[in-house]
Amino acid sequence: MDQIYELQADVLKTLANARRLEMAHLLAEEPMTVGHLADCMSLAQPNVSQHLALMRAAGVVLAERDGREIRYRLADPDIIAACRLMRAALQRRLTRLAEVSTRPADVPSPVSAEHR
Amino acid sequence: MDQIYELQADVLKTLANARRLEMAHLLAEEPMTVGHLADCMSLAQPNVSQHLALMRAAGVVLAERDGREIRYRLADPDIIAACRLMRAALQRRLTRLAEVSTRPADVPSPVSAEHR
DNA sequence: GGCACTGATGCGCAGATGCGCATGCGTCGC
DNA sequence: GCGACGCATGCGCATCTGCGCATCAGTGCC
Repeated sequence: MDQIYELQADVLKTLANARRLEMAHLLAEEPMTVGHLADCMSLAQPNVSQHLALMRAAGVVLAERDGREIRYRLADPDIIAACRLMRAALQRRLTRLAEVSTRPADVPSPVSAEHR
Repeated sequence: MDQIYELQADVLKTLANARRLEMAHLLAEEPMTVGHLADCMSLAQPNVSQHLALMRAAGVVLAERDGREIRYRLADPDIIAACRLMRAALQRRLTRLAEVSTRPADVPSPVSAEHR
C-alpha cells in the first residue's frame, strides 16, 4: 500500500531527466541501438549506455541483442502514455501562459471586484 | 521543441520522490494544511514545508492562506491523473509478477526448448 | 504590545546523480 | 587467433538532494 509509491518514485526518477525523457520518446517511435541513439541526441556513447542501464533497471526499457548491436525498446507503452498525458497538460499550461503574456491588457479582469 | 522536455523533467523530478508522491495523492483527495499533512505522514513540519515549497515552485500545488493556516491543493488535476495512469500500469506489472511467483511450476515454460 | 500557534527559511552533513574519461567484455570478419 | 566494432563498466569529480536541527516570519487572541 506504501511500496507502490516507492516503485513509482523509482520509475519517475528515471524519467525525471530531460535526456532520458527524450530517449524514451525516441524509443517510443521505434526501437534503436545505443550508437544510433547517441547520434540522434549528440551524446557520448558511455553516457547513453549509462542512461539506458538506469532505465532498464527501472523496467522502462528492454534490451535485445542483434548481432553485435543491442536494440533497445520500450518495456511498457502505458508508462510513456502517461508521460504524454502529462506533457499535454504542461503544453496547455504553456499555451495559457503565452496567451496571457501576449495580450496583457486585453480583458483586464472583468470581474476584478469579485473578491475583496 | 526541446524545452518541453526540460519542463516535464522538472515536474517529474518533484514527483520522483515517495514522500512527495504520497503528498500529491493526499492533496488530490482533499486540500490540507501543512500541519495536517505532517501528521498524516508522520513527518517533521519543516520537512513537509520544504517538499511543498518544491512542488509549489514546480507548479504542482497551490498555497492559499486561511487565517494563520495555509491550505495546499493541487494546481492541475491532469498531472495527477497521469500519475494515476502510471501507477495503474505498475500495479498491473506487480500483479503479473506476483502471479508468476505464486505458481512457479504451474506452466514451466512449455516451449523451453525454443531458444538454444 | 505580548504571546502562542502555524508555517517558512538557513545551515550542515551524508548520500545520490550526471558526466567525461579510460578500459573491459562480447561479437563479427579476416 | 586477431583486430575492429559496439556496448558496458569502473573511477573521479562537481553538483544536487533529502533530512534534522535551530531559528525567523506572519497571524490571531488576550
